[in-house]
Amino acid sequence: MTHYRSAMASSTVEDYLKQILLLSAAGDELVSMGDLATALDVVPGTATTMVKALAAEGLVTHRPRYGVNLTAEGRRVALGVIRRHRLIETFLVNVLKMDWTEVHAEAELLEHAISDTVLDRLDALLGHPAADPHGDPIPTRHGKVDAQVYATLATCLLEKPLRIVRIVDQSPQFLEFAEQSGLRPGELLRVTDRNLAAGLVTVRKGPARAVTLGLAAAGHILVAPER
Amino acid sequence: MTHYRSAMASSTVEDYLKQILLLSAAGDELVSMGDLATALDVVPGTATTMVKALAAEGLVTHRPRYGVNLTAEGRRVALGVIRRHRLIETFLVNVLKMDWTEVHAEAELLEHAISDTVLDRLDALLGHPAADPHGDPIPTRHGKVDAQVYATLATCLLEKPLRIVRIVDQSPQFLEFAEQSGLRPGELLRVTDRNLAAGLVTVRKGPARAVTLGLAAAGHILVAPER
DNA sequence: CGCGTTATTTTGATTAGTCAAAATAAATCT
DNA sequence: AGATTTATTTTGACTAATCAAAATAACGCG
Repeated sequence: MTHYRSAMASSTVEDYLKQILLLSAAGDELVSMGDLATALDVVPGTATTMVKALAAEGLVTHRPRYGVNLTAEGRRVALGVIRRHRLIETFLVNVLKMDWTEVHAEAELLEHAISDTVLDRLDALLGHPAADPHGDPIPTRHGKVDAQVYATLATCLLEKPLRIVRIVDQSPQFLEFAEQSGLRPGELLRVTDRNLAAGLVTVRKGPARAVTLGLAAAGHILVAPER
Repeated sequence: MTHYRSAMASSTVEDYLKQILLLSAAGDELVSMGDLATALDVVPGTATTMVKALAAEGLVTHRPRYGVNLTAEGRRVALGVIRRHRLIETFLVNVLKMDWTEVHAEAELLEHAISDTVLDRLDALLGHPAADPHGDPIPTRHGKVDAQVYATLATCLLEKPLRIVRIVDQSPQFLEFAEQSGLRPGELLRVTDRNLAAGLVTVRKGPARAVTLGLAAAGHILVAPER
């Protein structure tokens, strides 16, 4: 009866498409069934079955035994889901004052239930934000994303002033750690030392106490040069 | 994995329980399978099957061939759903400034996806409202409802000043009509004429123009004596 | 190249929720 | 009371999404 979004995809379908987009790193590399299954917390056989169905609907292209990626239509749907997810997260943090380390799971739930009408109101209420509280870009209603390539704490220049633009890890543990260490989007800092042999990166905020983190973790924190 | 609400009921189960509560008029009369099936837009056989399953879970008591009503546990769940529904409606109207004639369907979608955490924040943001924009009471977190029995425009005294407390019809057409006629919750008026033979009721706001409506419609507008 | 490891696909079963249509019980009306 | 109407229940079948486990294909290494 109610046709909120054109050609209503089930929330399962939406999750598959979203995850394929996120795993292909907004690029066009094939996503393996194993990775997809892990991300969606199903067994690989389930992913295969579902992907074949999605391919039959023209939402993905499947190269059996190699992987899957999105068609233009699949990408359109996936971007819609991501837009909803990120606007909801922004709302939860900016309006409901929830902790930015806990909103991901909440948004995961709501992203499939919110209508375009409500979403547009929310978007307006929030002032049409370009990024969510994690610093992830919010696609527009028409599926455009600010494609910008950032350095990470693992790759950037030493001693240069940097601003954190984004944390690309959604796990509560990691976000909790980042929060505790003052590594939030918007914060100003510099990398004072990077020991690739030991896999350690040391960062400093102004003259204050240093924080040391592993190379892998450092790679999840995107930064832009400042001043 | 995520256990938002204790003993997570599927949204189908939630809908059945909610509808049983609403159809039994918050009372304890048995709800017929026919009425339940109509309300949920399924065929009667489906309702029977589902009700048997709910009975097996201890959420309802089913007297085969006669009807169904809620157990204490089923009622608890149903009141939770209704609380979520009405708080969401209130949010959509008061914060997102949506039209009160269109929020019902939206809330229907969101009520199954919102977590208790988010709901509590919403509740606080809205100032712990006692009723939604239709005037329907919002159950507390602990399942208490302001049980108050109101007169309707079909039953109240003539010429007495009245305040509209609630509209008990969710159909957009009816709400649209009520809106157009200035029959919103909170409005002050009096019934100047009631012709039971013709099935007509005439109401007047102050000395202004009269509005005439059918007896059935009048029965859907709850009022309380004023001054 | 051939053999073992690893990832993917297939197959067969399961669960929740649904419908269509036949069977049955209750209510109603002479 | 008996016959007919009406509501409810049962039966069998279907769809979406899933898992377990067997079958198959690709990869990598000596």
